[in-house]
Amino acid sequence: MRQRHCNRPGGWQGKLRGCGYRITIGREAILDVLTKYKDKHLSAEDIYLKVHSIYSDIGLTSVYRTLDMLISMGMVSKFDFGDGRARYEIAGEGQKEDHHHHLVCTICKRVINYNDFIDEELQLINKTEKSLSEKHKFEIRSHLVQFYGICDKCKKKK
Amino acid sequence: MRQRHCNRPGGWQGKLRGCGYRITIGREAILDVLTKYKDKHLSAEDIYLKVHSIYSDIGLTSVYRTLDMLISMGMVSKFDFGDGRARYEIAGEGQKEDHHHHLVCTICKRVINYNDFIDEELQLINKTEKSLSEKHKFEIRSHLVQFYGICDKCKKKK
DNA sequence: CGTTAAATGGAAATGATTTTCATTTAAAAA
DNA sequence: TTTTTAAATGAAAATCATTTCCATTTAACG
Ligand SMILES: [Mn+2]
Ligand SMILES: [Mn+2]
Ligand SMILES: [Zn+2]
Ligand SMILES: [Zn+2]
Repeated sequence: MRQRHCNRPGGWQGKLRGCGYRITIGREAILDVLTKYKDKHLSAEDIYLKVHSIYSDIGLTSVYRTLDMLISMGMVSKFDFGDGRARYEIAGEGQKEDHHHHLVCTICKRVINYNDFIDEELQLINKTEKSLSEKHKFEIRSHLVQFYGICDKCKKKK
Repeated sequence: MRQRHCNRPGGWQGKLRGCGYRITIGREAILDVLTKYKDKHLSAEDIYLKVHSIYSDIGLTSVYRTLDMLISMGMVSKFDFGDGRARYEIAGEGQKEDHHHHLVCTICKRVINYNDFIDEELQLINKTEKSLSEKHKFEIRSHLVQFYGICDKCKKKK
């Protein structure tokens, strides 16, 4: 049985409408996949393949277009982990539970989400944001924090 | 008169030799450019053009190869500011004076270096690094902190 | 100098992302 | 419901930063 999204205003449909975008099967399917794999880091092609298996009319071009749209609305975040393809992740609403940063293996490109010290980090980030905003007259919208190194498995291989 | 690099062991020449690499005119010229423009964020082609104007035998391929080599040695850092091309910056030795993070305009892609709160940031980063290293058996080598937003000029244009 | 593996440049290949354009479709109007 | 219309779409082609290939050159060492 197919899981349906709620239709409350404020759901994803309301958000799209509010920005003047139309509701389409492709867009719903892409959001479904992003939600289902919310702690993974899917590439555009990953998303295309997963959507394609349940809705074979989707095109890769539309995946890219939809992702750009969702990013511009702040509903999706785009990352570069150094393997030559962008990665996408749905941006959780409640910035408490979902917000996390990344640990990236520079060899195998594996990515770990982490939450440790997130309160302290966010506190410092807020302080920095405020100060930098004023000093450089810069309107800060988001931040990126990533650690790079060598993961357990890759270390053992050497 | 041409500015010469020092030959003290510990200089860039010693570092390359220590890693089994040869000293070449191209490599010297690339390091010269990276040093001269140390607070800019040059693309591979930017570097190629600047080197080419003083040493026209250089090829773009060698610029890419040399940058990869320098990155693997930790002498250069590579960044993605979202404009479709990688940016390179020489990595200062003394992590006090030179270490900085970035403020990136998502519209015009302008990048500002900042140092504010760097001590506090580094302190928290060290703490996080230590904890994450243990928890995930991950050997952390470096970190990335960037703020994204809209710069002064782009804000005025709207 | 002569030897040799590393380094190089140019051309071609690669591959993720973007553009183009003819067709389809969501949604508002009638 | 039917009509209307601009937004959305897919397929193919284009783009373009980066990588690969390979024949030639060169740094380093004796
Ligand atoms: Mn994540
Ligand atoms: Mn910088
Ligand atoms: Zn790894
Ligand atoms: Zn700007």
